[in-house]
Amino acid sequence: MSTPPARRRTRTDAERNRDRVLDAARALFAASGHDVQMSEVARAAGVGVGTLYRKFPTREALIEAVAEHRAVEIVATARRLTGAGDPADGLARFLHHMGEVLADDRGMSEVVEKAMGSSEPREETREALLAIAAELIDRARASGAVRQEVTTEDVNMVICGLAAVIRNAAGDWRRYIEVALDGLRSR
Amino acid sequence: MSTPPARRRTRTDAERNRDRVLDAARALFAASGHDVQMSEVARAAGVGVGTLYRKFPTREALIEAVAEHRAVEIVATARRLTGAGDPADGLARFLHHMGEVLADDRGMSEVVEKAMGSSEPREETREALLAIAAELIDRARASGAVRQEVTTEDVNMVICGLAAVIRNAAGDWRRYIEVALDGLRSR
DNA sequence: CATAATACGGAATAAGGAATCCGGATTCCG
DNA sequence: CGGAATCCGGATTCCTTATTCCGTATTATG
Repeated sequence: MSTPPARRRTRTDAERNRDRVLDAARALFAASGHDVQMSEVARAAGVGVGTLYRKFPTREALIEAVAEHRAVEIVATARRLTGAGDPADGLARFLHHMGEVLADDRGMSEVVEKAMGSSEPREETREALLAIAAELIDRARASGAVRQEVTTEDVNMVICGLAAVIRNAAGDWRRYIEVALDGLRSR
Repeated sequence: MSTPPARRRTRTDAERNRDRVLDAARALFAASGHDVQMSEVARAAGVGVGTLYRKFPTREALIEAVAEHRAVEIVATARRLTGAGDPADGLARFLHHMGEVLADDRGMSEVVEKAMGSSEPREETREALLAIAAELIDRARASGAVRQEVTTEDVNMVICGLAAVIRNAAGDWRRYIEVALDGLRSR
């Protein structure tokens, strides 16, 4: 009989480093998008690349982890919007919130543009985001604030466009949202 | 006194090769966007990379040349739209035409998304595209088909979004256009 | 503390691709 | 035709970056 492995607790410095990496990545991705070098992230985190890779075995994994974080925040806000307040402008508020987030996070705008687009297999959180958005849309439609024939897909396209507009600094994204909402609204 | 250089005519094969490269690039960029390797373009053109690079000294140059071509076509169509027909739906037709083009040319959708966005120094043709679009918008506004306060920038954002929607296969882009137009239209 | 178990840093490696170079064709001109 | 004058092909050079490796340094336990 072999004695059970009896794992040690994960080292505190390891944990600390993981947080540092995540923080650094968040900041860099937000500021410059995802085309940042791993070594740059490591440097910003005050850590060696080796360490970075032990925490996140792949560039993709890091991006994913960071995006996940933001997605959770967005979902939380969205839920708040579905819970309280006039269902008629829940959708409007959601779009504006989305805009605020994306405007401050280039990396996220890249992710959202793709996420709202492709119908690829999405992972949990992103799925949740889509779901909550769908609920907001349903409510808006039910309340008559939005036309009957508006679909979830319609709004997803609007969001995809919003992400692009913001990412390219195409103009005042709040106006974009207004136009889109007017297009969705009942006449 | 030295005799003047007396240039020869450019070789016919050289000219032919240039066309081949351009054609191949057009096809590849349209099908897969701009992340195609130079060697791939060369192969498709039935030419060595060396030749490709003599015609277009840089990847950027090639992309630019190809985009230029399409942009000219679009401008031509746009002019036709400003010339004849109900000024009220010239804008609508323009957007739909844009959609058709972008849907068949991924590379172009990438270019357009950026072009309608950043206010970077644009080169001639792209400038012309913006100008003609602006004219279409002015007419639509003048005819009352579009709200008074709609700006060129508003429409540019819509186009930027359109490009993103198409590039990401986010859904039925025709619906996106309808929503946007409804948002711009007078109530 | 002693020691095993973990984690660290960052040089080295691996790959992918753009751009260059040059010996060998082709084409033009008289 | 007979040389230039031009152009070709594609192996090769250069760079940029992600990812791996391993000798050291740190930390958790008893």
